[in-house]
Amino acid sequence: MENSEKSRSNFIRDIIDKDLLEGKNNGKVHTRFPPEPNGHLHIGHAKAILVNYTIAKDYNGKFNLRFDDTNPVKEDEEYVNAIINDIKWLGADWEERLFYASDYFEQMYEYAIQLIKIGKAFIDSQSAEEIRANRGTITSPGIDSPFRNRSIEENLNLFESMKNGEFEDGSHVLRAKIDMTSPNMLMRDPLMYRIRHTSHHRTGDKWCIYPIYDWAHGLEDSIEGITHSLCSLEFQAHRPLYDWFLIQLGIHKPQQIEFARLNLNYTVMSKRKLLELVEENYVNGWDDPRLPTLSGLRRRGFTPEAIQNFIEKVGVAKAHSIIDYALLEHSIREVLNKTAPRVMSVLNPLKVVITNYPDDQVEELDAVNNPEDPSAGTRKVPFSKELYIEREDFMEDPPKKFFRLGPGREVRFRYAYFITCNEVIKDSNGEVKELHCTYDPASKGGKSPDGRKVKATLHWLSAEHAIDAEVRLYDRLITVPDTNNLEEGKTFKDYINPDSLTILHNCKLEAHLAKAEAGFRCQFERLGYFCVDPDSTPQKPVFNRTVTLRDTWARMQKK
RNA sequence: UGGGCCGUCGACAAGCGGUAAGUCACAUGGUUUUGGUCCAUGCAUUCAGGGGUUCGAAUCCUCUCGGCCCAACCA
Repeated sequence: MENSEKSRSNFIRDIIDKDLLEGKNNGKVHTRFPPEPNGHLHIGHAKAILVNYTIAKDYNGKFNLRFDDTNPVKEDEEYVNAIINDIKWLGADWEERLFYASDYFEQMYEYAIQLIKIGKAFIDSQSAEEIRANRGTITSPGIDSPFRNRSIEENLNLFESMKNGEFEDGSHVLRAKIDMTSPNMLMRDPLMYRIRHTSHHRTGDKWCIYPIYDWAHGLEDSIEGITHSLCSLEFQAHRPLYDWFLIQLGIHKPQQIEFARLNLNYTVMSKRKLLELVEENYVNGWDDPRLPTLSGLRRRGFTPEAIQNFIEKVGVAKAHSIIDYALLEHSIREVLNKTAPRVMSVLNPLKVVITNYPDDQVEELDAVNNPEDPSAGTRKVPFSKELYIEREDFMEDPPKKFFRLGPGREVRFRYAYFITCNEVIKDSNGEVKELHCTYDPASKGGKSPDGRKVKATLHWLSAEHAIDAEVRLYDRLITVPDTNNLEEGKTFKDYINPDSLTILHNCKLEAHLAKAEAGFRCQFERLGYFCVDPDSTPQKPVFNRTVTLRDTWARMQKK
């Protein structure tokens, strides 16, 4: 990340620049990412993480990771570990500052007592239904709770009893005393604590009252000395309340700034939809390479750098937006083009016999490992009489723009020879079974000593030297750009792409790839970028296609 | 509908009163032993729309239109 181009200006940086100029926060910048451990992280979270992290880093500030674990009924340790793992991989560094909201439960409780003592909070004993009914609506004011004027003494006693487990779930709540007629619904005596006789993944059964987001979040930020609390747009309406609590308490008040969350087209990003895909087995787990989860993208072959660059390109603003998936693809191609070693691999093999090549001869030919990186060197690739080429690289009756192999045509076999197709052998079904070709010995290495040109260069593999592999091809998960905007009566599940996963079983690879370990990334020349899946073994290699190469031929065919 | 926020190229997004950056996508041409990469060129006379202020407006004022968020004891 150190070498990434300097960050773009955005409205948050403008605010911070101004704050620094005015000497606010003693010139410090301190941000945080506060996930609730109730699900897995996806590319949208990567934006929140990276916006907070890179701003802290660029201003020589600090970045905290804090689990907002205030609701034990939804949270689990399993998620904590997965989230930590994903953020580490992404490259955001919280150093030693890993916190939990539950670490502050005692302090939050004390603050609540303080608020009761200044008459700004009370115990409400209405039912949830009554509270809802009395909150009013968006256009009509709410009405005060009948319990709103309990004495401070009574509130204090009740609150302590709540804490001590003397009441059942739902029988009482602690509420802030603000204004039931506020046009901002969140200011109509918001709830601060509810009773939940549920054990918490960290505090066990120590507590049976748990703080609610609006009460807890500002306190968490304040306690940690956060200066800029960067969050998504839907919290805009919460900001007055965030401020109100901290002002009443007279404690450090971070500045909450909201920005638009990331949306990607042709996929789903909501917790609910992702969960449905996983639980109903539309995909194979949270790390399915088709999912936009961080674990899925990782398994798909994305690098942290690619995601960082992607987020940087996306920018930070307040307008709702849906980013084109092509930008994500561009981001990973950009990284892999520079770094991925090239290799020849045949996904859909077609046998080629070089009829004028000596029967038992094998030549070791030099192949460049990465044309973008001379230091990657070269390797030897065996060439022999029987080869495989890609089925798609031959057409018996080629259209005008098809440059590849056809009857009577000459092409270059990369790093090898000029090859001419003389005969097409078919099976009883009329299916092309193999090609009989001749080679030009003078063109060794793929050079053209007489200046003769060919229009195509194909990849190939020596039949006896190649190894078998399984290759998994991925396509977009959803066939429509935006699942939040569907035809009447349809759900996103009606638009799941049935061809989002294609498993190829008879693929051929260069032999040295048997040793590649899970996570190894390379380019299959002319096909795309691929990586070794965790399912892979030396006996049965499994590769995932991360992304295809840009393919102008495929685009022409579509027209 | 009360309140809050937002509307600049197909998708993002700079711009902060001095005459529309950049990226992706797309198109065309060049280079090329990957139909990849790379290079070059093109792609908003106009900023949701109207009115106003100004020598000058995407930027300021105003009205209209459109979108999103808020009525969980979720975060």
